[in-house]
Amino acid sequence: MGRTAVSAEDIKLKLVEAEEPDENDYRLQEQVGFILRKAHQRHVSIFAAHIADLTPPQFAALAKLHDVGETSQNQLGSLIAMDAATVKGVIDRLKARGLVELSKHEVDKRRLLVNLTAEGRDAIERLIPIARDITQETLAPLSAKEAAIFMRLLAKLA
Amino acid sequence: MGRTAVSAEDIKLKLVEAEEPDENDYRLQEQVGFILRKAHQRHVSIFAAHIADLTPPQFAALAKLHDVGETSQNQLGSLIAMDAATVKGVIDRLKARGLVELSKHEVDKRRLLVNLTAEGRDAIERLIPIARDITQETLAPLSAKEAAIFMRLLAKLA
DNA sequence: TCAAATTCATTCGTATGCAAATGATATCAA
DNA sequence: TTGATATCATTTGCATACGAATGAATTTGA
Repeated sequence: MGRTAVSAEDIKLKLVEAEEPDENDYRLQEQVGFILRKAHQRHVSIFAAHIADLTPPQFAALAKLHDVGETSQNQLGSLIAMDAATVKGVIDRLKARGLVELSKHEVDKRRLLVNLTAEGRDAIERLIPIARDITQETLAPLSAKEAAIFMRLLAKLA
Repeated sequence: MGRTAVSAEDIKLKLVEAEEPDENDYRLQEQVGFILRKAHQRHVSIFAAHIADLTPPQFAALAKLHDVGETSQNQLGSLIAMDAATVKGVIDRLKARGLVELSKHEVDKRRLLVNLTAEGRDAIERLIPIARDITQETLAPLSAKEAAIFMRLLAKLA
């Protein structure tokens, strides 16, 4: 045989060593779920640095109430992607701080109506400009063009 | 004056009505943080549909231990982006289920070493192929080309 | 019409996720 | 060497997040 015979096995080993996609090789750090979780963590951290006295879900509730006006608790939850149990906790805490007020629906007695208080309205109007900064800072690692593409694809994914 | 005089004010109003970017208009649904949260929620839901008996953080801990072998609890946490308090809870639950085992570091008595048990190793090796499916399904709304672009930009953001 | 199905809200249990405080151990620097 | 720092782990408290169970009220459909 010729010198340094190379078998198919050898070639396969070579490829593996060269970091070919390998069935036995699972890279956690490259999985979309893992990176999505980290990106979300980073955003929450940026949010907290700008708005210390409100969480992103609390802000979302106030912003949506400001947008649509009085709604039921469950309806609000579906608007901001929170299940009933979660939205209840968020609204309870906003109520305890006087930012929203609750009332019973006159016709449908199952429903609990939520509305901004004057204080809640002042707060959200004051915070919205800061929220714009938070969005900017979150997207800062991307160019304007990249950010536009990213937002389009992220929306398709969500 | 000519008929139908148009003032600058009128034009500004027109633009606002035509949905120009308006300073007084904040669209929660278009903010990166809000969509990031929803995309993450969707991924967790897909994960749960495929792997019912493990959460994504628990899976991440097992996958990373499988990758790097025995490490300290804090080190593991930094590898999978979890703070000390969070990783402790995750490891406690994995230990309670017999998937990891803990031991003291012989030299540095502060450290708590974590390692897979045989059962934990079996579990993670069995689950990794399923995790690939989860990644696929999460990215399914995107074409292959879009997914590649998205992953690149998401990584820059995280 | 009225029983079945649905909707709204609440509660419970479990699991992240993080800030802050604490204690034990290790390292650094004067 | 030792006093100041830093690191590792734990604990507490608070805030999402969601499945499942429950009860009240409403809507639907046979």
